[in-house]
Amino acid sequence: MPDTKMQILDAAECLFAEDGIGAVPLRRIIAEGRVNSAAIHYHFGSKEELVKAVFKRRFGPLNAQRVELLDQIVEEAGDGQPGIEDICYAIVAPAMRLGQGTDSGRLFRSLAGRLMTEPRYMEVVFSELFVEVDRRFDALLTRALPHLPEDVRVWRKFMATGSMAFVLREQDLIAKMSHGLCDTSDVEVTIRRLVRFMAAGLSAPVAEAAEPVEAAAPVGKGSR
Amino acid sequence: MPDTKMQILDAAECLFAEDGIGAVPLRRIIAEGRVNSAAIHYHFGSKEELVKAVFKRRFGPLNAQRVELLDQIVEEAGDGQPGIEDICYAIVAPAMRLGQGTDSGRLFRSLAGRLMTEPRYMEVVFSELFVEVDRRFDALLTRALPHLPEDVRVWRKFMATGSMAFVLREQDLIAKMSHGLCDTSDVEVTIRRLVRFMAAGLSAPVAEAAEPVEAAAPVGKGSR
DNA sequence: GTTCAATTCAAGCGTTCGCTTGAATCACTC
DNA sequence: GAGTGATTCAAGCGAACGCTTGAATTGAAC
Repeated sequence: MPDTKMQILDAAECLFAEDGIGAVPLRRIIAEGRVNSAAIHYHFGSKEELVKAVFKRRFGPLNAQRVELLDQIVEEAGDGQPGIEDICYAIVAPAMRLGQGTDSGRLFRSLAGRLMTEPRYMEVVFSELFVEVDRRFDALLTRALPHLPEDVRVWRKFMATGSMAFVLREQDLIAKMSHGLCDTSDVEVTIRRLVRFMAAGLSAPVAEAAEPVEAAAPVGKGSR
Repeated sequence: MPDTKMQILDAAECLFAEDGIGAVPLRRIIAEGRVNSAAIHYHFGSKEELVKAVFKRRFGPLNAQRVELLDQIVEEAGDGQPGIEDICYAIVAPAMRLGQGTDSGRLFRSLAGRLMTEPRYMEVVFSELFVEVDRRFDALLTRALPHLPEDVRVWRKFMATGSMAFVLREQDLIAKMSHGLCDTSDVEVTIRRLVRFMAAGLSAPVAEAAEPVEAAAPVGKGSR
């Protein structure tokens, strides 16, 4: 029965999302998944490989869906430019909708956000799972924002990624710290909010060294 | 000699920033700081309390500086509104400039970003160290963006926080994954980039349920 | 019904974890 | 310089860690 592997992956995914990868010992996965310690090492080899497997199982289909959406956007735009919000939407929506409504989905969204802020694992799976999405995302952004210097565009991509990762991961914290004001249960509204924010940040006017940027040193004492 | 405490804090800060809090055993702090295991428990009581002490040592002065800058902005604006970029600047700049140029500073910026994505510790120190900054930040935003519904404003605050946390923490990842294109060593430029992004996201036009938002469902297949 | 590879099991290996202990050492007062 | 509280020391406790082992169990092929 090959569902021992799935039991392990499900249990690991759930626990990793809740408490963080480093904070979950194999013994908890063993208890949660009702499997034997040896089964984990038999199927995955080590905890490290298990972690990668957890990410790959979800990010494979997720990123395939993103690529599909991005291609669809290009097609629908015809000769015109896809809008920045549409581009962001293709990146954000599949992730936010993962396992929508289910508990495991909510947990994995949190895990997804976690990956983006775990350089150790991000670098490992990036080339395998994210390179294609990033390539298309970057190409569409370049066409949509041709006036942006390359480094500014890449910087902003990272910043947008950061805000998305935060929203994906910290839904519980957001609900709690806003005292319920921010309703994290309405996925579609959250997507719209996030897309709006990211698109505005990405397409902000460029103000480089030439003109005296208002934010350069607006107040006195400053740094050093 | 009270610098045993400082040796412990320095070592812990450095290691936490590099590898994450959960991944650093006390024994590494002991080795790095050349202190005895008992000294840590004598001065701090437990690893948990040590972690809080590490954060408090830096976020106390940092957030005091932010409050000072925010007050200064209000004063300089006189009867007018402080600009959103100025407000963001007061939040971003002190954090980005922490220990500018020094290695320990670079490490702590990474640790600072880490705190914002560690709900477990964030909740513990928030009420003590962040409440005042958040109160003023929120008040200024409310005045600067009076058309924003409260929940939208709070949502965007979280998103802006996420992008800031990402940039603070993942400087190494950003430099590496952009193949050197993003120069993370120029702090002032990074501040300007981040402020521009956050301010644009915060002040994006509101498009609520009334009008058919372009990003609502721009492409076919969609969610479930 | 026997065979055999794939899988699961109970048990425990060696290591490292956070933390404690009781004796030494330090800084200081009188 | 004896006395005293604060601090540091070497040593090690019990528990939990990731992982391994060799025997038992399963399931498909013949």
